[in-house]
Amino acid sequence: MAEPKTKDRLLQAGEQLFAESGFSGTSLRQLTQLANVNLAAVNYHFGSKENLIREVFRRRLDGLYRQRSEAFDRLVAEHGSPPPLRATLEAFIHPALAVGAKGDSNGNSFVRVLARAFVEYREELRQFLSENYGEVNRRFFHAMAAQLPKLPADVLHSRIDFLIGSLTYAMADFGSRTPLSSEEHEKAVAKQAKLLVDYTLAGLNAPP
Amino acid sequence: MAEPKTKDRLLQAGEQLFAESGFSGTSLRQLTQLANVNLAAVNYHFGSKENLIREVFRRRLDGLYRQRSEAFDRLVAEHGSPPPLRATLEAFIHPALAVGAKGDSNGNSFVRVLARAFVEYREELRQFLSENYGEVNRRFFHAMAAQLPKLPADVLHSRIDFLIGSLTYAMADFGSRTPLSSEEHEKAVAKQAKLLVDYTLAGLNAPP
DNA sequence: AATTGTTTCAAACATTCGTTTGAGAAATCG
DNA sequence: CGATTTCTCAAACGAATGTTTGAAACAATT
Repeated sequence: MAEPKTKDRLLQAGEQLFAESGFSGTSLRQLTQLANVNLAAVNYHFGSKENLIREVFRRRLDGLYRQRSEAFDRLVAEHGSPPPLRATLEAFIHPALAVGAKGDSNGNSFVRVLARAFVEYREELRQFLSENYGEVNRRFFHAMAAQLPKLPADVLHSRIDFLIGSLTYAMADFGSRTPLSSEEHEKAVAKQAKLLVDYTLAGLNAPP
Repeated sequence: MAEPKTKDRLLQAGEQLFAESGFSGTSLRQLTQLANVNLAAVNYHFGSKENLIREVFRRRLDGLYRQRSEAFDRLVAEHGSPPPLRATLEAFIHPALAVGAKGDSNGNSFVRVLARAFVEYREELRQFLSENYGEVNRRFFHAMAAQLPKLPADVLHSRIDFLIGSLTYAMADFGSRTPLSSEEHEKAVAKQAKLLVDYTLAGLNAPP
């Protein structure tokens, strides 16, 4: 039966409204009205509002982490393990900034949803992220640690937190811009990624 | 008649619950129960929930920006204008991480409230921040720009955004730790501030 | 002590929330 | 085609939301 259109409409409306008003700030009545769908459709297709939120995440994060993982594999194949630090940062940062660029229109509001989620810090969400994408993150972390052998582990940890923070903020800022054409967007992503990579590379290499 | 106790109880309970569950995720019944105060007290003392939220911000941000401003003035008096970049970063970062340290107990949950507010990105809040504290921010920006004459303005702008992001993230993370004694807290703040200053200083000085 | 003004309190207000229901329409399949 | 599953819809559910009310308790002033 393929994917019924209603389910995707709900996910897309969810992305948009969660980005604008937050999770508890968005009502299912707003959401279903924007999606042009009956109110009961949320509970029919997803079981609950909570599950809808989770699916909004899964849909995008699966793609993001697949891209990160594939980019990392390519680096190892090309440069050996661990790959150079700059390339590793690029493989981590670029897919994140590009996540909203795809085909669909308002995909880039997802980055603001993600930024929200980081701050909301719900334990259940942390667990979901750790279970599903923790392994990929761990590979990046070890590759960076191996290229920074003189850096104490706790300092590296803090600096990666700083990276996450600036990346999240850059994503949110990026997602709130007026949408561009596909080519323009790709260029803007590449430019922003380079800015953040330069900055982060210097920060990671700073004397401790 | 001085400050009635009820008003402060509400502000404190607001900080704590807004940090944990967000603004729309916190109900006035939870809040007044935690404050040991009648439900109607919120509307009596603040007029509305929205006004209570605004007051929670004002109470802390006034202090934060006063500290930033005074620290900056001290730098100019000591080093002349513009002050050295490292000292300028310290004057910007340290008060933010320390904002919760003062006398009262759960003050450090405000840093999480602030992190939330940055993400929520409500236009009304942006305007409030810009009107009340924009001038201080501008002084810091110009001091940094003067110390980085070779850096293009748009690159500097991006890098300051990265700083805001990592600072926000560090604040949120910091605020979620279990509270420490006053001395321990001060030490932890100083340590975290040094980590972020080192990192940011290197990032700002990176080749563009 | 009497009279103000200020603050608290329990109760109720009208809305809105997420979710459930049961009947009906649409689509799928033998 | 008929039979069966899948989906939509309007309506209603109980619970929770922010806010208002009017009387009681308290404080301050004359």
